[in-house]
Amino acid sequence: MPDDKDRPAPAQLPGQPRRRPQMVDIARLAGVSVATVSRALNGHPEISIATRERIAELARSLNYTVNAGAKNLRTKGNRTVAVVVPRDPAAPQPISDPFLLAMIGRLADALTSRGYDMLLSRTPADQIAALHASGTAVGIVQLGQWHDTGSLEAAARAGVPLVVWGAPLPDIGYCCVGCDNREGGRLATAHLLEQGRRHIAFIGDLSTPEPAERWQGHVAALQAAGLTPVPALHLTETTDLAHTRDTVQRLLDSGTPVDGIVCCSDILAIAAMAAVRAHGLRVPEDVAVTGYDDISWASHAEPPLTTVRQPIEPAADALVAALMQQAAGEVTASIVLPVELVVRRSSSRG
Amino acid sequence: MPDDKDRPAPAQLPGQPRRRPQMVDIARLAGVSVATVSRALNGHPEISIATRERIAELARSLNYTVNAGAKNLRTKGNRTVAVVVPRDPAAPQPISDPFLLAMIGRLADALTSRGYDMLLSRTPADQIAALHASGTAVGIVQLGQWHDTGSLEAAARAGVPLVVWGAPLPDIGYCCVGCDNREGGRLATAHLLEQGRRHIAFIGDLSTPEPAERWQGHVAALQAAGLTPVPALHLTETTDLAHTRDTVQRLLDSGTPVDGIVCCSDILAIAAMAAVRAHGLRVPEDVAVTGYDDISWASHAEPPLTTVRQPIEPAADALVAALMQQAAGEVTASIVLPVELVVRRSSSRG
DNA sequence: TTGAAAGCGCTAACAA
DNA sequence: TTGTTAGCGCTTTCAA
Repeated sequence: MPDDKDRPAPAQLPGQPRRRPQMVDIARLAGVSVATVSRALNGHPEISIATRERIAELARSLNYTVNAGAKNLRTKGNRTVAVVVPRDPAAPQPISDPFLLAMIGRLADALTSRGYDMLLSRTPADQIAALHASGTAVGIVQLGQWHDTGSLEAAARAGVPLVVWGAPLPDIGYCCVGCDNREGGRLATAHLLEQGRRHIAFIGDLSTPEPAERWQGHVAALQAAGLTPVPALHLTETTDLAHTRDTVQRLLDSGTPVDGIVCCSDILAIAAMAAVRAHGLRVPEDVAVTGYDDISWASHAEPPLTTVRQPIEPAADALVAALMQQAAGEVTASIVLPVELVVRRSSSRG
Repeated sequence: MPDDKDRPAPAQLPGQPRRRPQMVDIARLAGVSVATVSRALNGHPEISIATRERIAELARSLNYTVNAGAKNLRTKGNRTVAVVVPRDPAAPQPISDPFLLAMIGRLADALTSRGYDMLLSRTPADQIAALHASGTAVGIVQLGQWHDTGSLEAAARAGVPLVVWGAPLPDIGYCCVGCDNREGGRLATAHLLEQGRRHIAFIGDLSTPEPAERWQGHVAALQAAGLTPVPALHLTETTDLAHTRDTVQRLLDSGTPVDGIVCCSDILAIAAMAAVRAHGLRVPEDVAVTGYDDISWASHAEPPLTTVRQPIEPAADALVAALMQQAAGEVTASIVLPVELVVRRSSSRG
């Protein structure tokens, strides 16, 4: 006797929650077979209205819900998508980027409205394939490419439905949905140049792809104005808000002329503005600042922040749509969404 | 296209993903039974090192991962927790509250580190029991009580492991983890009174429990100072940032004296400060403002925001710990975490 | 219209 | 140390 089904069940031992009802219980009570219950609950047309309603009522009164795991096993179905924000086990950091968090919220809605469950996972990139191989998720949305494009390529090649939020790099072997970073960097810098700024700093870590592309746009805009980037004006130390603030402080202290700062996120911009003020300078009169993302409070900052808006809701929809296509067996091309410069007071003397 | 049909299928027809390997495949290749594979993969001690490694290697090379659904079905195991932010189907709103989003990020970490998957769900409160009944999740963390305490009580009574982020209401039939809202409201108001403010507005919607408790603390502090709340100074219209801004504007326009504003969230405070400035008044000189939550940018706001900190990481840990206890059959009492007033420039002339 | 029975991919009791 | 076998809760032929 392999399984212990004959063991007398304790009535209601505390700590032994009552067994959840299952189909066989409904069947017994309704005086029909489990097959009939299954058909009734799944709305098969051959079941008579009477029995169908009797069964539905029974299920309701017992708080019965079909076991999703067993159903999936049998039908090979799956209605779960994993949204992955990789966590580096060597340097674990909580998810704190407001843009990413807002994206997570939007993805939850986009997936819910399509009838999917969303698994929020912190699996490192080299293990995402297992989420699919184990049947946990039909597909994966990864937020950010970070430094591990190799694992992403491998997963995609192995047939894992996968869409990545990030810049579509040339010759990349997986589907990306991202914004036009080069244009974003160009727009911000060109705008500051139009405002008469000539000593423009850039804050962003070029070791990740998106800031690197924005930097290219930044340089292009400078060159179009006959300028070249000044190494001292490129700040890559952006681990956290306090750190960024220090870095900007040091730049201002160094005496290097600065009259504008292009930041790769709105939170970096907030830290930069705080540093500028701490230095006794005014935003935008002395130093103009631009952010990136247009997160919700950017327009309520003081001064309201000029920023490059990444359209978060269309992005979330595009990510989910592409993933659904892949799950249906189609091959999807990467998508580049347009960005938009939102001019507010942090950058314009007017 | 006459020949199309008979052409031999390409190795990797798009739309026909190759069948995922399963245990029987490994067994066949290794020349052993599936039981042996199962034991090897699960680290049973009785399997010889040699076969165990051979099997592990085989599994790796085939990208095989044990099917989680089948395993759960057999073992009655489940390593998924649902985190629910209810969505009102009548008035669907995306998750945009930064505090809630930050909490979601922290919960993801807390659950991951305990070896659980996190399902982020927007199920309405009256359906959360199904997440458990269907075996989708071992338990539920709901963020916010909103207006549906009845459904929560029903779920808890039905034996669903459930922990709610929110104020433990008296005689409530489920486990809450929340902060001391009454004390939070009291601290903020008492602080403004100490600063010499006498006309203190309060922004918060009393139809939800947490702001209601903060209001009690607010009133208590006023009374301790010999004051009584002025109805005109209580603003409940807090649907979004722009709306809040308008409401505060109208209050200032009305001529009602105001020299302090206690807000039930940091984003409300940001909107309030913007309104004050738009009215030509200064923060904190003319109007002192306090927020609630201490989200990450509160200290970088201009002026930096005085706020009541809710300890988000301990809260996430407490939510998860309580849920684990319940899943283990224990009964858990509600937990009230202490709050802390963080004084910054938005409230103090100094 | 309904029931009997097989089997989804896996684990574990029992036997060898 | 390994294989045989039953069965987790469900859906779906096939037969009645």
